[in-house]
Parts: sequence; structure tokens; C-alpha cells
Amino acid sequence: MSITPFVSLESPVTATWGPANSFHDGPLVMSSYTSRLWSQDSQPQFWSKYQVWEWLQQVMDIHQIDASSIPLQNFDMDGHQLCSLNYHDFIRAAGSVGHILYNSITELKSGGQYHVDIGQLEIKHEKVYDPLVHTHAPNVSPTPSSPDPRGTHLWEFIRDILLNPERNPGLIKWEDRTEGVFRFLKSEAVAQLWGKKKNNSSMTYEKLSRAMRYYYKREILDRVDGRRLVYKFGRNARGWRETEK
DNA sequence: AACACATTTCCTGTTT
DNA sequence: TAAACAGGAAATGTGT
Repeated sequence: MSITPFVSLESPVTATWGPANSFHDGPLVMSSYTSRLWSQDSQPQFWSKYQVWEWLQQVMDIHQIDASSIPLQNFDMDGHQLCSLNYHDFIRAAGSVGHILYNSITELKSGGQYHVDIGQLEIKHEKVYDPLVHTHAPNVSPTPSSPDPRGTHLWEFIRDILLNPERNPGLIKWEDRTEGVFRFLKSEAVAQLWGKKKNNSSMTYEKLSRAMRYYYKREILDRVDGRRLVYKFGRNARGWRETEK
């Protein structure tokens, strides 16, 4: 029984992928994007009905959700009323999308500069700064991605490492990009990084892999047997494809 | 306060 | 033999 076999990580790894990793460029990019959208009236409490409607459109747009999928009339209200809704009100008014809307408005109420950072990895490669993006295009959302605000889950963390080759010091590698198959090259280093993000210095690949195995049942990962350290994204893992539908 | 969810921790056994 | 894989069971932390 060895006690501490793998504590010696290459420092470049942690140095490169510091505490900020995916949260780092998100706010920077989105702030310039959203500031254009909500620069003047950043305080939702004072929005007019029209501004609430605008906000709704933008959030749906950014998440690539068809605006017709929710009863928009449920949001025929001004900012003051909108801000008085609680989580359940949002769920009641917009179903599962209510969660996204709730997060968005919560962020804005607290004075957040950005409120959505999904797909920030892909976004930063796009011309989000392009003034055209904002004219009156119904479908110019930056990227196809998961309707998940703030990726805090393990599989998203793994996905983000894969999507950031320039910041991935050989930790994980695609085996089959189109099929979503990937392999851990430095399993313990990834575990340490994951632990760092979760503020857990005792994370190990052993424990991380247990969490990965739980993903099989949820179909976030598909089983790949016979190949050690190899996993594959499943139907419920979003945002990893080059061209997401 | 209670509860759901997503791990985290630990463990025993099997496989590569 | 060491490192992975498999899952069960229970503990934990976070957010609603």
C-alpha cells in the first residue's frame, strides 16, 4: 500500500490551468458582449415591459432555445414584477427553461456584468465582438451549446479541457474527435486539477473515475471497454462537437 | 428544515 | 505487481 505515490505533478500543469480555467475568459468575453445588450439599463428592477421582453429574447437566443418553446405571455410584465418572481415562479412560467431564466435574472440583480457563460470556450474563438452580431439577427448566437448556465460538472470540466488545446498541456487527448472518444494522458494531473477547482486537494483519479462511471447510466458517457483511460461522450453530453446541432 | 443531485470517499473484487 | 475498471453503500456539499 503506497501512501502518496502521485503528489509530484509537473508544476507547469497547474500553472497553466490555474484556478480560473474556464471561468477566466468567459466573463471577459461576455462582458463586452452583454454590455452592448444591457449597458444602459443594467438594473432589471427598472426595466420596462419591452426591456423584459428583450432580455427574454437574448437569453433564449444565447442558449439556442426556440423562443416559441415557452409561453412568452407569462412574461408580460415589467422589471419590477420580474424581479419579484422566485425560482418556482420561473419554473411554472417557463418549465425547464425557467431555470436558465432564473439564473440569468439572479445574476443581473446582483449586479453581475455577465450572466451566461455557457460555451465560453467556443465563444472566444468566434467573432463575438463583431458589431454585426447585434443588428437584428434572430439567430446569431455565438455557439451551439448546452442550455446549461455555468458549467460546474465534472464532464463539463473534462470537455472544456479537450476544447482548449492551447491550454491543455497533454492532459487529455481526443481519440476520435467526431465520435467523442477521448483518453486521459495524465490521469492524476487531471484529478488534481479537478480537485483544485473543487477546492479538494485530496482528489485522485481513482475517485474521479468513480464519478465518471456514474455518467454511464445517465448517458453522459458511453462505455468504451477494453481501452484503459478511454471514455466517450454520450447523447446527454452537450457542447463537445465541432458542429453541434 | 428538508430534499434532490452530483459527486466524494471507501471498499471488495475483477481485469489488464 | 501495479494501475484500471466495476459498482455498492454511505457520507458530503450545494442549492432550491
